[in-house]
Amino acid sequence: MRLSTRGRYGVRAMIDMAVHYTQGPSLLREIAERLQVSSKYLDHLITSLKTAGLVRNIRCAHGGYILAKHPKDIRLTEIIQALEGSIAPVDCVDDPQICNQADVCAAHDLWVQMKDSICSVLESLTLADMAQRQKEKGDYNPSMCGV
Amino acid sequence: MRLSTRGRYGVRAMIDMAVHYTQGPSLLREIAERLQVSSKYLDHLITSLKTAGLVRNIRCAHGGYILAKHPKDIRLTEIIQALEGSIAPVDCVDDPQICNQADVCAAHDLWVQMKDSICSVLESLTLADMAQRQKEKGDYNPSMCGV
DNA sequence: ATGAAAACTATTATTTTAGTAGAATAATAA
DNA sequence: TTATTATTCTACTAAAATAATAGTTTTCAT
Repeated sequence: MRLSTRGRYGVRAMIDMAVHYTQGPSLLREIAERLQVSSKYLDHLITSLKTAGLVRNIRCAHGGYILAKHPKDIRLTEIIQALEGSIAPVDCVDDPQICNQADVCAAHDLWVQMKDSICSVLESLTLADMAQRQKEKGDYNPSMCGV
Repeated sequence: MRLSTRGRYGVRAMIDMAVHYTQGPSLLREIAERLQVSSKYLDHLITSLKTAGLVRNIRCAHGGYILAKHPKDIRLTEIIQALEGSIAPVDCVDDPQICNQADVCAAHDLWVQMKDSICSVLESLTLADMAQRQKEKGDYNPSMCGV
């Protein structure tokens, strides 16, 4: 049940963009620098976020990335979904037809419960909440973050 | 956030043993057969379950495996933990010291919330609950299960 | 026009996952 | 006691996913 670096870096990047939302777009390079992450790798992740309509870009000299919507209108569910594909721990949750025993399988119910519990957390939080939390916590220095 | 086959097969095996609890030990081969899973692979998983003290074995002709405790005394948390190592989506949840910014990181709080929500589901369920669910659902034919 | 940035495409090393194979060991029952 | 049948242990491996890197192409504000 681990989140891959896609999910981790991606969420951190989105929080970073939410924190800097009022200051206009950030260069990919700047975001990667603040996160202490390879900008070439973040390039891939931000493409997924763009495809999902969560970030906008300005593609030219002095361009960069900015959230496509106000932080309060972006829920964590959308972010994780864009990056990891699905929140379900097992495929049969999203698509019960792949297993013709799903309706008589006790384990299936458990997988559904697990997904629902995670979803309810992610659905209850917006990027605005995350940005505020981050600001309350004060001087976060991401360049010293090891994860 | 996918559960690997370790978690999936292992939980299904434990439910299977809970359903057959009153009938005494089952052969590894029988469990694997009912789950439609490689018995050689299940061998590895059941070793983890044994190490965690969740199953007992009888090692001889007509031996087999049986739950080490009554199904009502085994929570799903223990099973997933034995099989997957940890329930935390990110390492810094279980061990905040690996990241010296964990206490000022908004993402960290999110990872904690995610873990807690899954844990509360798994902690609220016992194998007895799962076995009963399975019995209520009726004639489950695991040999037709594709997941 | 041009320069700085995003965007795209391809490749790769590493790690994890999911399994297989076979020999060693244990305990019961004949 | 010995044969039988099962678990247990150790080693190996193929395939997939992960986590990047590299280089080229496209875009557009200035």
